[in-house]
Amino acid sequence: MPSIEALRLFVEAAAHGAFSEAARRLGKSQSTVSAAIANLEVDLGVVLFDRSARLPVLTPAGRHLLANAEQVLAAQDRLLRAAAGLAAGHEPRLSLALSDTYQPERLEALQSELAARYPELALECLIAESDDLLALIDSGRAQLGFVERQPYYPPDIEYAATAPSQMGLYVSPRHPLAQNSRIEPAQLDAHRALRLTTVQAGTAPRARGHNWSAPSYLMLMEMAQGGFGWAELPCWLVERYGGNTLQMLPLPGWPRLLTIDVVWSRRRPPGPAGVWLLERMTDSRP
Amino acid sequence: MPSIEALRLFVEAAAHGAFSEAARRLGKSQSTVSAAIANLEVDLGVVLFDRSARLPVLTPAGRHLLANAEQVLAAQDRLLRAAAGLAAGHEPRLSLALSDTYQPERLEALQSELAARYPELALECLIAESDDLLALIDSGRAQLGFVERQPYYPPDIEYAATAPSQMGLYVSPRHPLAQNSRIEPAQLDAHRALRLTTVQAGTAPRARGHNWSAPSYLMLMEMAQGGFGWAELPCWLVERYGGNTLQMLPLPGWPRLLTIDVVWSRRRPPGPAGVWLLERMTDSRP
DNA sequence: ATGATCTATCGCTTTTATCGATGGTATCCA
DNA sequence: TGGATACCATCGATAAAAGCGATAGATCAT
Repeated sequence: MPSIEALRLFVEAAAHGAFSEAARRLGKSQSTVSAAIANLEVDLGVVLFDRSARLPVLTPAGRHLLANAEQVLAAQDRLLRAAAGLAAGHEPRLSLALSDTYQPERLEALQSELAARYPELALECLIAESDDLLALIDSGRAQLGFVERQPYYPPDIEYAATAPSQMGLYVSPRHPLAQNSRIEPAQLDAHRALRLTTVQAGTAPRARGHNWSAPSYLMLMEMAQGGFGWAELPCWLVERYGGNTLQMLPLPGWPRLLTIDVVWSRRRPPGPAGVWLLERMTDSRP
Repeated sequence: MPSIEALRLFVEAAAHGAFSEAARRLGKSQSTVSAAIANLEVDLGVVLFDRSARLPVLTPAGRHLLANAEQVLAAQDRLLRAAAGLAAGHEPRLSLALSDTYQPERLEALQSELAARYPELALECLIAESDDLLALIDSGRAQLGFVERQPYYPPDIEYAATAPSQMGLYVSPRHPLAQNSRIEPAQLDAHRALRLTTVQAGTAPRARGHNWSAPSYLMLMEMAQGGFGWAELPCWLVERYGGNTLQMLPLPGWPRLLTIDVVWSRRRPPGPAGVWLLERMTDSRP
């Protein structure tokens, strides 16, 4: 059962080619290194160094086991760093709940800096809309959420505005509405609407006529591409993934800017990494 | 600096949800486990278990660090297994030198069993022909080689026959020889031959006329596909990678069977894994 | 030859790992 | 409501080992 310290001495000695040098670098006495490596060789049943020369030189077997020892040390370093982060109050994982309305560009720009600042953080992205998303936040399943501004927030949910997202009304070019060069709002009611729904019970979709609905904007967009009706969609989503198969309706007042809120739970506030991300998302908006 | 044993106790306790159970399984006393985990928590600065209930239950931080601890133990297990293998005389790596004449099917069939039998073995495949390959074996760079039978082997090279490989004479369909329904050997001399060459000096290519040559059958095949001459190629290579761009010449006595030898050095004999593979390659031939 | 710089080894001290015993507490069953 | 049975934390005591300094032998450069 080789000890971690013995492995560290082994790696250091192999790296510098001398036991004394390893002892100096690790703040131990030379005899300690000599004895520790001798013990390690007994434990492993393998001669690691050829000591016939003035300086010890790794045997082929030692060279092979050196790679294994370095892996052990690397794993232990990760453990220690993760523990140090947790001890400093860092959350072990940060779960984000994203609405399709949120364009991911700004988040992606921050991810590399987030990874550098919290190297042991596990980042998770969930997709949900409105009520589903708030439920994720409220239950603690996710710590931060990005949604279009809701008409009502539960008392435990805190929110702050972030960069807005542009929304447009889209139909397939084959759709009857696609021909008109100008459309009045009343005309929309004559055609099928494609709306967001949520799996969350309680909030009945305010249906007028028989709308079609889907739980994500991506599915709504595919329905619109199928020509089944008109849908309000994030412009960035259509531009990025819609190809040229959708057409924006020229209604007065459209496309409109939709306020995107970042939301979190007051009872289960996000940890340092979440707060850091939160500040970055709300502070400077382009 | 957490010790390996403490990590093992931690993982075992977390896996079974009880310190006593971990103590029983690892043959330690209950107090040892209790103290070791308490020390570990101090070392890491993180509370791993919530002890308010009857049985200790992992904290979120503990659950996160558990994954790290398991990685450390896994790395240490690999180290110990590798050391045990080396102590048993296993070679740390096995390098094979393969000729293009050798069809890799039989070798591939044995690789999974080899990996199961020697899990810590690093396997390496080199490509070389005739003299180059023998040089790899003789220098110790590779331990086993598979070549067409050579007219002469150096004294330190041992060899044994293995499954033969079928060789054919091929040309591009655009080549003049491709039209004939029967060819006499003398006709070949009238056209350019594509032959193997080696980077090894000393053995001058027995050139008659100005042959073209390349150091691998794969390059020879591509030359033949270009219509630059005729080449003797392994049938399996043409069938597998040649597409339909090559045509076999109908010479009497062709295609012929080429004896494939497995060769190794007498001065640097292969280790147990190499010997095991050697026996499997020579014993039962289909 | 000489000084410098290695490594191996030998006592000695200090640390720590481990054990058994003890006490407190929760769970289950009669 | 007890009693039995688990479980965990804590406390000395002891044995193991980790570490250090000193020393001796070996090698290299000057």
